[in-house]
Amino acid sequence: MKRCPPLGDPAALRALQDALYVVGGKWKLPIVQSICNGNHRFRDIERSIPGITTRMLSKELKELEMNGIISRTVHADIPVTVLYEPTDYSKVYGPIIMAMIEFGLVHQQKMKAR
Amino acid sequence: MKRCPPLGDPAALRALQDALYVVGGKWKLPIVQSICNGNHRFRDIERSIPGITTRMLSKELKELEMNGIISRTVHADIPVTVLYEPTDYSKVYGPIIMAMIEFGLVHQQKMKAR
DNA sequence: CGGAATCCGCGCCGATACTG
DNA sequence: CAGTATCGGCGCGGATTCCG
Repeated sequence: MKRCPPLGDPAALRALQDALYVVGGKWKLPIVQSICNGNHRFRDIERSIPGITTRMLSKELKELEMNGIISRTVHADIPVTVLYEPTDYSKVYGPIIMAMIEFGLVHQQKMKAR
Repeated sequence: MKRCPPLGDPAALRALQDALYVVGGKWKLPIVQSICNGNHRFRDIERSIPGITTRMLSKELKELEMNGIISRTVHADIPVTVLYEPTDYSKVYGPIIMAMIEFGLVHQQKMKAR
């Protein structure tokens, strides 16, 4: 039998599923990317992600905030402005992002070669 | 502004989404785990994953095979036996799995601490 | 500007039955 | 044993409208 990923531990599997939940879905990554790229306002983020609706953006931002990935601060100007920013915590995100990009690129090559 | 994940490149984002697709969903990881843990027959895998249906298992196995993560070999015995095994390629999977487990564990702690 | 509310279609996925 | 076929619910998410 070939070498295989270290998924023996049930706790590891749960951690994995959790990570998948936090990072998964259609819009989470594009949103994080957008914010990290300098878009901090709702409208800016919205316009930077083709196809997303306000409903989805609102919902996903809420989840990302609850998971501590981004922060939301309201400035009581008129009209109100709201700033979304990556938290320090979002850094622990880095390795997984890198690993997934790595995997994705390798996988694209692998698939193209057939 | 805080440090943030390196998601600037659109190609990187696409790779990321691809990876998410290959690894994502409710059953993919449990299935890979089961196979890596020594279950190689359809029934064995099925019984090792509480709640999964034959329909889902069949569908997911097909996708995993198409993506080169596992191999399927038919032995023309009576009755027919089919062996599912992790491929060498599934190794490139390793880092992402580790990174996600790491993230998941950290995240669990982070969430618990509130 | 920054959302919330509502409506609704489509596809994921579960349950069940059947086949080689 | 190793699946396929069919039906159906229900929830994800898109489109649109409205609000402070």
